[in-house]
Amino acid sequence: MDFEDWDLQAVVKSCCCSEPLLTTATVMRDPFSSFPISSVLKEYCPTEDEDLLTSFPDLLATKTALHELEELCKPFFLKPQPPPQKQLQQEKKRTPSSSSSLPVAPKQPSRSKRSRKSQVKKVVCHVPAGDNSSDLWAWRKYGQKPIKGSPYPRGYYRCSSSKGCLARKQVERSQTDPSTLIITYTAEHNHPVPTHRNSLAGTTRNKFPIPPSTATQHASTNTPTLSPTTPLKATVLEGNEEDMVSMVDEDVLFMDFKGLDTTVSDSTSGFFDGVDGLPDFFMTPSWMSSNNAAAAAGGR
DNA sequence: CGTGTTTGACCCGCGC
DNA sequence: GCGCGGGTCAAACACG
Repeated sequence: MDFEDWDLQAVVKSCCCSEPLLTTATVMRDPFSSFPISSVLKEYCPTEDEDLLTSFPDLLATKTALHELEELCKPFFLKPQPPPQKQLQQEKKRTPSSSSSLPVAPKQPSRSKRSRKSQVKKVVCHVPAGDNSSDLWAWRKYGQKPIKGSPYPRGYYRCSSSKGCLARKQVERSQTDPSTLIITYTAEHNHPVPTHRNSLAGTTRNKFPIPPSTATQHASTNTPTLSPTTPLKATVLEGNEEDMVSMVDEDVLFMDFKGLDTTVSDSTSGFFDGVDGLPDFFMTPSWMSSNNAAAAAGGR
């Protein structure tokens, strides 16, 4: 079924490729039974695949590794219909009654994920900071927090394609390797990949102008630099965390695409730059920024 | 006007 | 029980 492949592609794409313009054929292909990751990489990175693939012969040579990755992803991305269970659970959590013991607050509590904080399945990707990657979804940043022990803040994004979508991702710079970004995907999208963006407004707010050389590249998508979105392809996406939980042994699916960064030298634009608002605080330790320093000091 | 980012405040899980 | 720290909310503001 076609809806089984969207997420892996999204993840793979967001983790290793730039400005991908998927073809319907690619989309409709079964990622686990009929497509080799190498081919996907080629399609996703039409202009870089050569270098990318040649730079990482292991990716091609080590077919078993790819299969392992696929196997790891398989259970995670198999997405049956999302049972209303979780939604009900969340709705329930959002109701005042659920927090009767809590003092009355102006805000309606909606900490739906916390109750299962430790149980939430995640996919962790290591990607090069300069990667011009982009993924299929429109992400909206809803928060940023300085992380204790890390000089770099963590950005929080949620899918903006659909109001009810629970998909989220966290982006932070690796402490050990500042040139690498650690992206953690949480939950899943409960809607098809958007074929277009509702609006371009607010999508170009980038403190770092796009160099002409890359501007054209961005022009190929509707997402200049910020939200990692791409236009896209029509895929059916359905799934839920519960099923993932039941099918995945590990709590975290770890994907490391650091090596792929050798194919990308231009780090002045792209998904991780704009999207994560990164150029600024992700490239510069929070303690070097008065703003972040204050935030770190002021705390949460 | 719609959508995005920024950012301070708030909530809650977890360790002590 | 308490405090810390991570995650989220939402108002304010920016941009096309």
